Amino acid sequence: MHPHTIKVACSNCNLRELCMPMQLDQQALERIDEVVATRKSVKRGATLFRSGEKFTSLYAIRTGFFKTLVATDDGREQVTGFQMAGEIIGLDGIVNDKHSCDAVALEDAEVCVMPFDRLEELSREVNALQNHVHKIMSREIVREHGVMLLLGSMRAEERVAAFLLNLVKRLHARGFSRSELVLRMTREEIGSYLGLKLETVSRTFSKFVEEGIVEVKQRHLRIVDADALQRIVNPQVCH
Amino acid sequence: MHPHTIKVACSNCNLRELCMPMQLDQQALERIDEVVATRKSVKRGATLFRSGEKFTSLYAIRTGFFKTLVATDDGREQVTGFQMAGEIIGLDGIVNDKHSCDAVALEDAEVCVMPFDRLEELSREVNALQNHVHKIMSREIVREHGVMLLLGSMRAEERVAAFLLNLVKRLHARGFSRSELVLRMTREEIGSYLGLKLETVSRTFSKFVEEGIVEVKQRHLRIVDADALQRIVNPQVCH
DNA sequence: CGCTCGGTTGAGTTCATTCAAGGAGCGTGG
DNA sequence: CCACGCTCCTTGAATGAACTCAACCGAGCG
Repeated sequence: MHPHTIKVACSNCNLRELCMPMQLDQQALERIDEVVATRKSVKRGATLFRSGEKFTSLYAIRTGFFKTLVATDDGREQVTGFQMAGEIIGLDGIVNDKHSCDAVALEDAEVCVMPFDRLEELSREVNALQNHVHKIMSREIVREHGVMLLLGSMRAEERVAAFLLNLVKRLHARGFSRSELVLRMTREEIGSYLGLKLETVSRTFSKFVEEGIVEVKQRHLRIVDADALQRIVNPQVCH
Repeated sequence: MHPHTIKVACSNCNLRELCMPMQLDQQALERIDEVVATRKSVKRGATLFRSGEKFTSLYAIRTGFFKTLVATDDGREQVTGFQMAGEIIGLDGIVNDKHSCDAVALEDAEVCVMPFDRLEELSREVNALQNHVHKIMSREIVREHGVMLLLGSMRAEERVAAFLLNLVKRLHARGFSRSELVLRMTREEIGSYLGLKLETVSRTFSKFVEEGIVEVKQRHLRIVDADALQRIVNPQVCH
């Protein structure tokens, strides 16, 4: 055995609460370890999977940051999400046994490869795992409902504000600051996700800076007035 | 036994290929029947479930037509989908054991109630059912990706064209005409789904009529030139 | 018959886009 | 070290697509 080999397993992974947040006894947890076949590292800019490729596995992000995107025949792209440590990608591939979107690493990343047939097999035996898989998929459906609401009925400022609040909330759940963040994606990628052009994203950031709501320096962003952002997303509710 | 009681079961349901499209032996199929606890009818305008209500079951639509929608605190609504016979609704409720959207019948409807705990139980024993549940959820995720693409990067005409083509395709899969359809929803509901105002939907219909692409009389719609619609959705691809 | 609801159409406005120019940061190589 | 080229970002001015507001119409219904 290689001296530097570290035992990597869900049962002692520090992302456990994020990626496998269920009440499991020790025995179940050790069985879960069987699901993660291998690790795989993905360099910044590289794709983990592409639309059309055969689907075999789900991927749990251990480190790094991804975007997923769908494309039309005529070359338009839509970023469908940004994913960070502890989140699962690849769910789109299950229906047709092939992926229907691309997953691209926005920074050097490492993922746990979970062969889906093994996941199905094990989740027949471990009830908590079965339920967890269902919850992960349902969560993704609910998340996308939120994006549809954003794309369908919000104005540019509201979209950007909602985006920032969502991002910082998820980062905070992972131990990062609740006010400072580094944007791992370009303005164009943000725009694609939010249904806006990159210039509009840039202008909106500038407007927020003018109003003292955020500070922006390159991709470093500090939320100065989170309440103001919240008010932009949720205009005053009538009581 | 009541003389008029009809044996209702998946194993002899004519929607089987839509709602449970898997290769099942007779034995498995009979076990599936156990999943459908009861039927429930929903009058036009009534809600099957509401955001915030406790989640207990998934619903397979037997007859009728639904819309699902999410709402913000400040009263904005976003229609997240239109569902017809053979489709499953309620998947949003799994994550948090409560529904996160409303399901409203757009015409008198009947649904099969499938208690989710029984579905989980049975899908541990019947592999094909397990896989089918996964595929249903994955399909919904992929569908929503498509809506995000539509909302994020298409112009009004493209959205309406894509909407019509999608609707007629699904109706045709259920044995209806591939050119004629009845819109069960208002212009406002279409607009909400497509991220447009009702006036824009109306104007776009009028434009399509002028161009001889469709005929519209109230909610009755005939697609005269499906290719033209397709070209609107997919502007000419460069070769 | 008159009412309501849903739909259409027109006129004017607005918000985001397009087009364009310029700047700032960063890695590479001289 | 600086120059260079590149990508990413910012900002301004003009444009345009969809929206708002408003009037009107027609079908369905009590």
